[in-house]
Amino acid sequence: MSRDADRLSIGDVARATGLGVHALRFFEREELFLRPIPRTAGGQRAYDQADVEWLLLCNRLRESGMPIATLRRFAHLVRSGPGNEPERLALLEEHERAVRDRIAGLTASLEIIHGKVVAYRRHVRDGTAAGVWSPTPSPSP
Amino acid sequence: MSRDADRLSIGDVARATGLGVHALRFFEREELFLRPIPRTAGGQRAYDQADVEWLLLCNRLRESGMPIATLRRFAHLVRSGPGNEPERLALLEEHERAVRDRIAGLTASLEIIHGKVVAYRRHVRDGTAAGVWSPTPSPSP
DNA sequence: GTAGAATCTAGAGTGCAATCTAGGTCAAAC
DNA sequence: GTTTGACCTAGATTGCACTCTAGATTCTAC
Repeated sequence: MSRDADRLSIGDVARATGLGVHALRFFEREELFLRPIPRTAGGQRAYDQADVEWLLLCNRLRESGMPIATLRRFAHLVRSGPGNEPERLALLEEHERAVRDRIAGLTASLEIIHGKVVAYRRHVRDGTAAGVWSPTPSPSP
Repeated sequence: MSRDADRLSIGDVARATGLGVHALRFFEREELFLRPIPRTAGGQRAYDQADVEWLLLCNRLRESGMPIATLRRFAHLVRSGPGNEPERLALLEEHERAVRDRIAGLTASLEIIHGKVVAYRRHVRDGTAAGVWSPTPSPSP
């Protein structure tokens, strides 16, 4: 038997996805893969390219704030085959909404922070104190 | 001595800021306030409006991802009075950069997620399967 | 065939940011 | 004056998502 060239070790997948080997084992325990990861005769995990692609999407979902529990629900839906596409769609739409809300919240905070930055720049440049916090009695950071 | 009408209890501040009373005590232990919060004769915390305003800014900074440790550094700078405005500015500029990066990352993820949503909508509407994950052999979520 | 790197399992530990518990003390309304 | 609700401290616990440990096994290169 020849070593299957499409067979990826856990280290290969770690390099390809940026996840650590510990995280990959953790993902498997948490049932986040789309299939049971097969093993070599010696018991080592044998991934393939589709696993990597799924993990890259998982990275996007995780980075954008999807909790592990939701990711697991999505993985389970995909695992259980065709027929539940409306549920998958609902889950993704919900997440898209969450991400848009998060961006809106960050944008609102950003405006406030940028206002402070502008006030401090002015203060540092020419000594006015509007909008920056002085010690007592009434701080205004 | 008459009860100072400007004196706010921990419960008042909790209501005004959305933070819990536990969180407010935690913030104090972590030295996130701009001053030592004074106490009544009986030992209860007596906040004022400036504390509330500071906490509202803290909320913005925390919501936008600033870690407690950084918030503490900022609070310490403000507490130590005038003279370190360039440092405060640098800290805020750094955070502004971090927030912009976070928004950019989320926006990139959002595009991918939205692409999946569009693919699933099409699939659910008229049965094509491009871009959605089928069970085997090569999933494409 | 053997040295060294990579992998295995089960379970413990980490870091952050709260949040809660227990056992009291204080204060406002009746 | 007493009940009731808010508040106090110190420390334990929670939840999430990893991350690491220990000790054994497997794989690769020489």
